[in-house]
Amino acid sequence: MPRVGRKEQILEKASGLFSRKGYHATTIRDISEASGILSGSLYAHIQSKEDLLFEITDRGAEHFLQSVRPIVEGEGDVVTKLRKAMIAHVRVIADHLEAATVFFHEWRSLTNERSACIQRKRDKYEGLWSQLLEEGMREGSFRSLDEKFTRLLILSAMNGLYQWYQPAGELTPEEVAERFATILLTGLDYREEVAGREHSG
Amino acid sequence: MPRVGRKEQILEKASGLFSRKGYHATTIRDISEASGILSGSLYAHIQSKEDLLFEITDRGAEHFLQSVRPIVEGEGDVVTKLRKAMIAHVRVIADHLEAATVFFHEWRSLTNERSACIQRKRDKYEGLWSQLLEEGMREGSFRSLDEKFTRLLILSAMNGLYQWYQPAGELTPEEVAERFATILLTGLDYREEVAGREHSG
DNA sequence: CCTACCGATCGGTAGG
DNA sequence: CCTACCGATCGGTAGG
Repeated sequence: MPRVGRKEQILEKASGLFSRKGYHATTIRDISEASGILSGSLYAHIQSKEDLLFEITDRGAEHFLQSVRPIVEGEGDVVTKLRKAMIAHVRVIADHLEAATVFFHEWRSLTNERSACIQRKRDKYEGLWSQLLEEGMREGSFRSLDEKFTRLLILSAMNGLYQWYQPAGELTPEEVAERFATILLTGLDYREEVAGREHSG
Repeated sequence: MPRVGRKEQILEKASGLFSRKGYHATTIRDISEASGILSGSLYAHIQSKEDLLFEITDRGAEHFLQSVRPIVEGEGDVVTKLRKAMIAHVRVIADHLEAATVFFHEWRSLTNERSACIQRKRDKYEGLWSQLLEEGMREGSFRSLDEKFTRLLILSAMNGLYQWYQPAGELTPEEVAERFATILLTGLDYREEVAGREHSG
């Protein structure tokens, strides 16, 4: 009889293993052992190994979408929205570090419809950032740059976080996002204070 | 009798397969089939599957080191050196896209001494960028920011390239690096022309 | 959730 | 570089 919460526990263990060893290097026996059951018993809870990967990846995609969409589609000046979106993005990574690692590193191992589903959500998510950047460039708050290029640079810079962020370290997600914003926005932001920005050196 | 250049061909094929499918999802039979020989015959050329991964990864590390080191340790003003280093880094990725993908995505699958060897070279490479950034911050050419944070942001932003760069596309490595520099340096560079930088919008 | 198991495939080897 | 093969392990299943 499946224990209540067992599925969540299995997903937790699988996230940890997939993030550390990679999806293909992790065996069903690794996951079942970490979950305290035998490998055959795992299939009382899941349908396949790829199901686990999909569920972890899909939750990651949903986290990003649901955190950033309300900010992009909400009211407020575009610079503040960009800062908030960056904080939200960094927070998703920092708060779900293992799942984020799997999301960024292992989603290519998904096949067929599952792969396509995640790809659609990734495209949707990138679209939110496009919208934000285009809005800012159109109204003159951001310098007019290649939107696609700028978006890829920002997302790449933030996504790198999963490779070095240490939750036990001294920086909170907000502090990390603030530093990102300081470096990146000062390059983006072309409003009046640019000429007079502080020099801390 | 091993054919001349066969080893290089095998490395080429393995790079392509590892970059598309991942190291663990690629089988010895995949590689041998792509190389036009049978799986047993592969071992006339290599000692193990992991040897292939190591050789691809190690060459990648050497490419980065040998391209960027002379720039960092050479003469010239630090802003120009940063631009040159960025161009060199982007060029390594763009010119060896499959190997770069393996280098960034699969090096964690290496074990023991091989893993440690690559880790040392990665540390050495990061050290070059630290040196460059610290030099620029010390002499006042760059804004005084958290060096480690700035370095990780820059490298993450550039390394994201392997996920979206299309050699058949319209941008040359130099153009890509220039755009990176435009966005990132304007955030870093705090010299006189900052206040009067051009606005292309 | 366990016992017992399966067909397939894996990386790699011996001998030529 | 091929033929023929091996022990180990893989994801997954049947029956309880």
